[in-house]
Amino acid sequence: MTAAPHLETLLWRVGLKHVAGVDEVGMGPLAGPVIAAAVVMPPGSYVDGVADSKVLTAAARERLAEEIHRRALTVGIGVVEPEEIDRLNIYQAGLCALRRAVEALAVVPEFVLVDGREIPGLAMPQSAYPKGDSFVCSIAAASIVAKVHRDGLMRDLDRLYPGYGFARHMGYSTRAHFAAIREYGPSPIHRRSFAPVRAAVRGVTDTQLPLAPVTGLD
DNA sequence: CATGTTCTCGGTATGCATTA
DNA sequence: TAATGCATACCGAGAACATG
Repeated sequence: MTAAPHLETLLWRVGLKHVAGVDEVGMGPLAGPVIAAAVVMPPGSYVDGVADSKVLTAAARERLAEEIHRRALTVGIGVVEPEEIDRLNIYQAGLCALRRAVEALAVVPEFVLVDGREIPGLAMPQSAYPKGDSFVCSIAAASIVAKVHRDGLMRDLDRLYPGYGFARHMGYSTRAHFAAIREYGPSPIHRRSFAPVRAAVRGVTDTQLPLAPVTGLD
């Protein structure tokens, strides 16, 4: 990765001292929270090896997350719980998590670099970059911190709600996960607004899923 | 044999163009 | 005008295969 002219370098060069990179994880799974992280690095500081969390192995992510935490000026975490996801919808929940991560920072950043789309209602200027986690260092760092944080949380939730395999699939849709939902029903951390979870509640198999979204169940 | 890479699969929301 | 299709955006696991 590492884009040639670092965006952060340009911002630091014009005198900004607190530039935050923000990214969220956990949009896709059927269970568990959406987690966002915001990272503010000291001007001029880059962590070697930081890249899009998706292209890193779990071991590399753990190591890098530790180093990012050690070297960052401040790190903020934003959490949106499953019941909020059901209430807001997953798209708004992602934005909400991003906003909370920025608000959780120990300093108010002068500029925010965000993955994907802009965060409505943010107090400071921002730029959004689709696929930003693969070429903006601060966003990549945030993606690593968020991913490691969520994986740890899902392992904890696996102990709280054993049998679903959360520690393995992190709440994502796998055959084993579908089978567990059908067998045990949804747990308190399942997103009941998501189609496969609704289907399990209604007692139908995933081959009988309705073609159109079912409404009026919340 | 352990690790890394690629491909296919799974989830939902938005916005715009097209169609009935 | 309202409904629909499609490309865009985001998230990731798991299997198969390649490599050292």
